Amino acid sequence: MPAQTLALWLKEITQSAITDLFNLHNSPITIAEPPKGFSGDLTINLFQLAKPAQIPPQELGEKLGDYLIQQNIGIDSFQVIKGFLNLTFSHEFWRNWTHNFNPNKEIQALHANGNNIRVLIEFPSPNTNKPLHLGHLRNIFLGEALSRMFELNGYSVIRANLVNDRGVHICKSMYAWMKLGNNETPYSTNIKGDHFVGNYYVKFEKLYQEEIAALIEKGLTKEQAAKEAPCQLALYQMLAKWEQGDPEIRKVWTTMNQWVYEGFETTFTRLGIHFDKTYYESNTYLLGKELIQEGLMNNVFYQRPDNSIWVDLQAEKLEEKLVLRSDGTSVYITQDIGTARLKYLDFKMDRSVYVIGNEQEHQMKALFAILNKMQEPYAEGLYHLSYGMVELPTGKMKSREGTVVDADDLLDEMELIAENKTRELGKTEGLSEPELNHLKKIIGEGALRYLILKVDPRKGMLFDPEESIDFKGNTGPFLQYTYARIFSLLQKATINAESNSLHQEIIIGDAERLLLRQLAGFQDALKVKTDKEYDPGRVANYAFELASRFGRFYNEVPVLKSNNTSELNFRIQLCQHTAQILKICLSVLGIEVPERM
RNA sequence: GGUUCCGUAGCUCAGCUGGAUAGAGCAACUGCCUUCUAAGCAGUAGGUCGAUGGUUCGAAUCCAUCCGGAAUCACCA
Repeated sequence: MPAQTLALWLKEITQSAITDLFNLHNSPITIAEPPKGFSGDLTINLFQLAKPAQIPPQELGEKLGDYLIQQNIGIDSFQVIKGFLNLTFSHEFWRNWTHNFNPNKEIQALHANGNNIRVLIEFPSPNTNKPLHLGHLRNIFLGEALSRMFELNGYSVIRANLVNDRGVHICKSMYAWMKLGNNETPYSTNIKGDHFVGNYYVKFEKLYQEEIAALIEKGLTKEQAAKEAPCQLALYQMLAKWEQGDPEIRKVWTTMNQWVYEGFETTFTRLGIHFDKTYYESNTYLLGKELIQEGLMNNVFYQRPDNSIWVDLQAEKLEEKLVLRSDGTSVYITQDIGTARLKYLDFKMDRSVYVIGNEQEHQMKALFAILNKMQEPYAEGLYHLSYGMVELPTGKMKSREGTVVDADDLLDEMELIAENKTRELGKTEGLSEPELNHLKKIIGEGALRYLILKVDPRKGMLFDPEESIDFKGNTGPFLQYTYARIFSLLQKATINAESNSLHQEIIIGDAERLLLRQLAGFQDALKVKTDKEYDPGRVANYAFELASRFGRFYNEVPVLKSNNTSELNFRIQLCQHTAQILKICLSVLGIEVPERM
């Protein structure tokens, strides 16, 4: 059998059969696995063929079935039911298939897809005023999984982080620290840098609210108070000083951002992610301004009497949009334009993916439209991977109200739960301290990654911190556990591959067939379909189905008990394939696999 | 108000380029560890796929309208 997926192979054969039988070309052929309760390994939909062939489905199915059997390609028997042709492969076919199946070759085939196309993936692009939270974790997990999917498909991936390191929000932390900090540092207080700075951000908000309350007390309206609060006024002075390059302010800015980066780095390292490049908006906004001038000369933008610069996106069904303020300072999109160009100068990427929450969908559309208008060479490859917000049972996470789930805390908690669970189940015996630490890390993190990645990125998702995360059922740990069981089994197996005898007959049962069909779908599940949504959830679903089917097989078929060498080898190979594929799928999701748990 | 996205079991979610009897997991109930790791397996129960029309051999899936929810529409970041 050629090195392609089973379904594709059958599709080609079916096409030539139809051409032979009915002289029809380019027929719509749908190959699928029959639903539960129906016979056959693969099924061909006859309705869509019946019309062009002008033959009733039943008759067409009989003819096609007969033809396929005569081809001697391993189809044993067929059945025509309700407009479907169900084909069953012979025991020998599956045995040979298993013998020849090689996950490494499948990966090679996948790898040929990308042809070294360069794709730059931007994530998670945090602000430097507060630590990472659950929302960032969704972003990071998605970005990393996507990167790995692309890599598996032979793309050349550039991971880029874009740090929002300037602006009012940063000044808030700075102001609070300068006023209330007493020269404390993360080192003197032993607080992780990003948390340390985040605390001052919260302190600013508190101070601000107090000042507003005081002013309202004095008779100001809420709006007036919000504008005239002393800390608010000071904030804008500080921002102006920053823009002017005031040495003192710049020094505080550099110092505090550095603390944050150290904190971020700790979390990134813990999550095993690295970036090929980190961009800072404080560096890119200047290029953005230049590009606005460039676009103004090329009539991409236009200037209003007050000197502000705009772009008309009405032809793109968007609105007129400001790209540079009347005072000449940049807005958010100015920086984005600069960053986009900079990425291209640095990496000449063919595709550029932005992993950003759906709250910025409109912004992204506008940005892409502008870059198109500017005729940027990479404009066609722009893609916004928009993901839904993570909500708590109490509603949206709000940093000001302290209702965020902190990333570091959550990871700690997951590890703790994993450790307790492991002890409870008595699986710690013989594990050294470092081994246990590693195990709890990969299980805890695996549970969280899987929980988040299995849902469609577009959808908002609910996270209930009270309800401790499941470790059974459709979860990361279940997949890890499946791998560990296979690993353990394979260690006990004495491989008789040397004396591999293909001459002995073997019988392949239902549990094995189900597993085989799922294995055969590997390439399709891992293939990046560029015209579709990028969704690591597909990989998660595939892997879960594989593990489920293995579960049944494992329970029903005593692998090592077989005294028929051919059968034993066949079963061991099934186990090997399953383990290897599980490992690959999980690694795409960023989940490590344990050898025992 | 305009635009976009979402409404599937009590809960969390798959399925959506139209195809057979709409699937998992959790929670509930029943079995299975003298047998390769029970973080497992098998089974029971649970549904007007938000509503109504339309397209057709066939609709959870496509189209229209409505209902419900979310996001967004700043010289904020």
